[in-house]
Amino acid sequence: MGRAPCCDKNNVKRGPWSPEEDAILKSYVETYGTGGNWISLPKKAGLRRCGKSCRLRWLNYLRPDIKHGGFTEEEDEVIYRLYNEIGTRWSVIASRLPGRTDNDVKNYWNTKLKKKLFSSGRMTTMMNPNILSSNFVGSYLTEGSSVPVGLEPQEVMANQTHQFHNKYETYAVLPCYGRTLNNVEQEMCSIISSSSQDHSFTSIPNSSPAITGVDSTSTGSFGGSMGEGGFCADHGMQQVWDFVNELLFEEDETPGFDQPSFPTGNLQSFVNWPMNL
DNA sequence: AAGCTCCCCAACCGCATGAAG
DNA sequence: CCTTCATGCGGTTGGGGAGCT
Repeated sequence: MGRAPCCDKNNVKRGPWSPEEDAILKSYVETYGTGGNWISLPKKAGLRRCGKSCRLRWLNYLRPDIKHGGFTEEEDEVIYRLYNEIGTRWSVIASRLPGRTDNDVKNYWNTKLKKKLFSSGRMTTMMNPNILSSNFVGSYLTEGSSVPVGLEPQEVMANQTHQFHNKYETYAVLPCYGRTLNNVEQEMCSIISSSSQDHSFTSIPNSSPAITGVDSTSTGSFGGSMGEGGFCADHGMQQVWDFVNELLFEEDETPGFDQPSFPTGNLQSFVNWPMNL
């Protein structure tokens, strides 16, 4: 059951906008502004349209600063990078591309850029859409773990006790603010394998035998690096946090994004940390 | 030329959020 | 607090143009 419709669908025109309607809306908004109320705007402007439809038409097409036409290579790069970092938050991605709307970026990604990246080999798998809206990148389980294997992100998030143990160490689901597993893994691997950088994390094991990634296309090295014999076992949670923080959050300029700080206290607070987002 | 398929993108839909009363 | 409602957002749809047979 959705909420009630915002207008009487029987009495409003739907479908493509005519040039006359465009002219009326454009003229009205340029003269009077929106008045902060799209719902009442069509009536005032003399349009038989839903306020939502007017808003969309203005924002996506009529606004004077809209950039029409093809995307540049530079814009492609920005979209690709941000998609890997934050997933399908099209409005955030569009905010980094002057003159582009979220609808534009979304359509462009779905119809062209995705294919282009596949054919060029830059993307080889599609990410699990579940991960793109979640606030962490994945979980790591060892044999004998107390957590069931194969939890979906929302299930793990709903389970406040996603902490588990093996004979060496206590592990936690790692929160990463919607970054994708692929993204984190790639960044970690590239930094770790770079001899020019000393991140003090050198003992990356082979793939662990019982890793569950929420993104099934990407499990081994990330889970392994975070698990037994990897970061957690060798360095403790504070150092893991420092590393992740450096990788993921240091230069994040997303509007409204607050640089998180390591939760003080014990491991449990770390485990619980992302849940208040 | 006609019919069909594919692709693009404008527009719609329903849900989440937050402000206002 | 609770309810209502406008706005913003991401997912989805479908009309129509382009290209192919």
